[in-house]
Amino acid sequence: MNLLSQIHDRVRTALAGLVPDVEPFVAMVKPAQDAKHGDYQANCAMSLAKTLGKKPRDVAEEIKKRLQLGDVLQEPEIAGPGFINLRLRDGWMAQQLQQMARSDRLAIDTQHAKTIVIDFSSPNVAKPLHVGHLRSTIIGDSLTRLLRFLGHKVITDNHLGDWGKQFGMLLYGYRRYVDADAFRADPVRELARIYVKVRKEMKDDVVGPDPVDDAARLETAKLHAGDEENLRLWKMFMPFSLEEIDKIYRRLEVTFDHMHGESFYNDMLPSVVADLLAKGIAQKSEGAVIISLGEDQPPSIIQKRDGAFTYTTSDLATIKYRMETWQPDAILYVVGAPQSLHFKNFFAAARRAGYTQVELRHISFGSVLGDDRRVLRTRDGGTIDLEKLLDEAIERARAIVDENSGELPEAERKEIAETVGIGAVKYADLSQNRNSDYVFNWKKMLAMDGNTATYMQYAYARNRSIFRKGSVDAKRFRADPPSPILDSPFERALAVQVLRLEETLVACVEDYQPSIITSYLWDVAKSYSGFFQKCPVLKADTPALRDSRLLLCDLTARVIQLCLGQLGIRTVERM
RNA sequence: GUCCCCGUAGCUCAAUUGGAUAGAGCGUCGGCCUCCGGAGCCGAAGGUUACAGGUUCGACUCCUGUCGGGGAUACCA
Repeated sequence: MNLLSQIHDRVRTALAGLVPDVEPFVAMVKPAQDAKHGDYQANCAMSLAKTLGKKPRDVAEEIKKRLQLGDVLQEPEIAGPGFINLRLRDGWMAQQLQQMARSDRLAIDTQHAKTIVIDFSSPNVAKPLHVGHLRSTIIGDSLTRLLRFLGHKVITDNHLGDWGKQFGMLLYGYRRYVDADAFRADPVRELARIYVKVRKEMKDDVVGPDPVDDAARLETAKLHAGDEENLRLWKMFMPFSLEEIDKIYRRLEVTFDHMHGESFYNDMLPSVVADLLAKGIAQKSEGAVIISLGEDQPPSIIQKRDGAFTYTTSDLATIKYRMETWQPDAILYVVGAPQSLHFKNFFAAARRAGYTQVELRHISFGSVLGDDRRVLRTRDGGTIDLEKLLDEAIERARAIVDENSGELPEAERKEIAETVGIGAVKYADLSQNRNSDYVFNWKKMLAMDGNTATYMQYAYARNRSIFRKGSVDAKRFRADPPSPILDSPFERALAVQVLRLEETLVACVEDYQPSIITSYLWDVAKSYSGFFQKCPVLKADTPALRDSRLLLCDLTARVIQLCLGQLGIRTVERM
């Protein structure tokens, strides 16, 4: 049940005929910022007054008169310059809560189903994963879970960087610098060392010839052309790198339907270029093949003068494959903000190449910065090891579990520590507006108080403990929910939050913004905490009140669990 | 050079896309364990939203300019 859209419907009807296009004004109805302004507020009277040439308060009165309240809304109040404050009827809320309780998906509707490809994580093979890779992985995973829950057909594809120039660098470096013992002991670390070493040899920001750069490019071109020795090394490196990456995915509980890396598309590249040349979409220029994007725009290069293909070529081959294989309505690329120009150009090139029906969208996110506020880079060597981060998170959680819940069995404590530790890391990232850069620090990443996964998990566990303590089977509140009593402001405030679940999830997919869910969770938790403090549940005055409050508890727990689930974070019954 | 992003409490970040008195967490200070789990709760202090103009009923949000930071930019992804 989408509360906001229900109210929008009513306002839409009320506004009909006042202006030709009412939608922008309907959209001005939103949740009230402050509870004393009601549950929702309509802010449209002021701007509507402008277009109608009337006084804002008169317009507000007019809207109020036209508004069909039904059994949903109480009599609106007009305040200030012309705000219309809307308040829900308690009886109606109670009915909606019962409906949520009865539904195994909390009465969340499915949306018109679309087929959506999500391209995320996409690490470069042969470089160690670090915190920067976290963002794409967990944002992409979270969006996948949510879109699927809302009824879409989602295909996840990890577009591994397994074929680019970094591999040429590696081939060049491996021949010169490999430490055979180190490679045997820990191939991935050794490859990472080699990568960083070669990267440092290459000149930075210098115009002119660079022998190392040229050599690496040559190795890449040889690989792409099918050179046997390079291919042999490539095949040798790959499993080590994949295993390393996979280890992290298993710990994060992230899975992919496909892992079609760049190498997967290698054979398609020449024909993609030939095809675009034949259609006149691409041209030869200065020995390279380019797609021109306009006068003052640098073109997209799809084949370099040394014959090697670029990531744009690979991206174009990828979109061709995806369109032919899955016919998606949309393709989402969860990739960092520094690549926004690339995607802008690539999308333009793709449209010129004829992919006009599919929605292409760059789900951009900010960079992870170091203490010096500069972007963390593999090439600088100074990166945070992702595995260490996860280990540390779990260790810290373990220490707190042991301290507070030493009586729980070892196996359970271990599982709690993992759930809490991993949850903390994921939540720390997802709770941030994805567009912002953020400064990495251990403390924040591992935080377990404040607006964190741990706090939510704790609220959930405490909630479940009420049912255990009272020997109450929550199933009863799902099969045959009692009518909730919302007399106390704390009960009512909690109820409003619970009812806002669907509109929150919808807002989240509209912006592909997981932090909308985390800030909602925080609101739910705050309301719950007020309720928990002031409204005794098991010791409620009457049996009816006790049942009502148990229902509110159960719904709250389910909302928390469901929301965390959309973020890829699990709950535990005890912690 | 051109383009993009950013500048909000001591620190790290929000602000439902133009709405009512700019909010949280951490940190600091002060309260709360005969009471359903203290990994908790309540309160206090802390702001000229970088700066200067403009747009309008209303601006952290939109426009112009300045300063500061970051990023991208014909051959790495």
